[in-house]
Amino acid sequence: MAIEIKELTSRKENYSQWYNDLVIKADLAENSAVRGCMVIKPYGYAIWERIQRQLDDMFKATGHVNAYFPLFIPKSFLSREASHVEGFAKECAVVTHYRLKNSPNGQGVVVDPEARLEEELIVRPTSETIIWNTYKNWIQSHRDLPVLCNQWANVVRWEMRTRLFLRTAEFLWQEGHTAHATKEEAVEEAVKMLNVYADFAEKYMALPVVKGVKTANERFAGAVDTYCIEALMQDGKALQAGTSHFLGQNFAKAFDVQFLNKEGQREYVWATSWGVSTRLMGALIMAHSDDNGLVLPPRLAPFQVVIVPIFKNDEQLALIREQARKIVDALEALNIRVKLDDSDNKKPGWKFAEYELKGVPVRLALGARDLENGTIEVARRDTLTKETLPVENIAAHVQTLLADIQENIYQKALNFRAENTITVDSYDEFKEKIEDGGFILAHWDGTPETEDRIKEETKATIRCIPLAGDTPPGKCMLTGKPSAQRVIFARAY
RNA sequence: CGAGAUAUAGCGCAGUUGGUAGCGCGCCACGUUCGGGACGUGGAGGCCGGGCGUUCGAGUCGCCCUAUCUCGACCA
Repeated sequence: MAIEIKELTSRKENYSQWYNDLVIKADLAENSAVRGCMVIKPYGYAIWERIQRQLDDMFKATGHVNAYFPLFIPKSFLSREASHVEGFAKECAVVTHYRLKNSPNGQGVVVDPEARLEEELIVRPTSETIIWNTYKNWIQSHRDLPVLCNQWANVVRWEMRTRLFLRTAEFLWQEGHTAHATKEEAVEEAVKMLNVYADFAEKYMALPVVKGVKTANERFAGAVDTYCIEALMQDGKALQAGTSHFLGQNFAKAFDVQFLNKEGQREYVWATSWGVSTRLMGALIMAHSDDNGLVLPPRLAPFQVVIVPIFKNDEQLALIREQARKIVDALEALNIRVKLDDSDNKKPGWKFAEYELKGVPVRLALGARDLENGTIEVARRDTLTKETLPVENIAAHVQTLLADIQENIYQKALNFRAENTITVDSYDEFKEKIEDGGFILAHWDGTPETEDRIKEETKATIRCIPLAGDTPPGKCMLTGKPSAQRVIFARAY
């Protein structure tokens, strides 16, 4: 009996279906009864918790603190910043009433028309407005600055089309909101947090990303500059994995947040905001998985090692369990997260397939044969290879193996991106190559009109203007006008 | 919100000219198994998405809802 994921295959035209099935079968999440929302299952949430914990440490190491702001935002707040309302108004969930009553026809309940709110409340699509309304009370002097807050929260955006983890109506995220005395400091903060995200993506998620700036078209509603990290998925589509915005004084002006500087003059505060969401889970799944299921980088795997005993009867199991527990202790002494699955209601072969589907990096199999020979079978998820090794010092071996797997997964993704990144100079070539997916480096004249036309004709968008690398000027592939540097085009999620 | 498709057991599906519902997986019990998703025997599980209509009779035909999926527009 083959694993069902395998039967679907990862052919590009089936990629969406394959991804969805993978998420569901690996026990990460499922569609909920509520439109566009998902249920994150315990195993999926355990991965999210690891992402959360690591990011939270990184935020704190850069001087940030956590806070919490309301779920509901008065409608009027959203209209204060003009481009912000433009960007979000169309996709907001709105609370209009505060009470239900028994239905007049005796069937269930209806909204009580008399309980209409004087001012509607918006379920936050992002918290800039409610936070800046609060910051107004917190900030009077340059001595109150900077304010460096982060919030872990859920937000709601009433998207037309949804997909597990990548675009759900409700999602979990963190949003950092900072206030600064100077423009330079705020820009520095936005770039600093972009680097935190990039570090996290590469070191923990084993996901290579390109750091860049968004074009005006793709910019966050209300931002002066939007920095982003862009990753390439295995089907050749790009995924925006995180954003960091330099907001200028837009929100300070909209909410009248001023401070008295050292010279005794009143000035508007400079702002940033930055966020990553459960979409990172989608990136993790799409970047590394194969037809056997998930491939989790060891640093984010809820358990890094699973031990599967192989036994014929209770006596054998007792002996194997004794040995297995010693190995568990040795691994835990090295801070390795390990699960011993000694349940007797599933066969070994079933467990092998199950933990592969769940992406557990290392599997140790221990049977009567091993007890006799003093050996253990070690299998790695990333290469699907296995070898039989002496059981002594197995913990130390696993430790280096985990580091090796982490590195290997990253290199594999990096190689994939390198193979799927090309440089193109003519628009004809661009139109041809964009069909193959991947990143395309091309010159662009810097105008929204050109960007729109390319998007319309090819469905490709400018993912970002890369911050690093050789950036010689050239000529726009479409209009031939001057271009300061190549930008990254791709079709995106 | 546009275009297409789907809705039958927990999941995946079949169901012929309309005649009162089936298969695989899973689940429960017992036995044999256990180094790559074991097998046998027995069993439980259904308002065939909802409503209206045609008909002696509707899972099947017609109309109207609703939900979901795929592709667009929108987006972390």
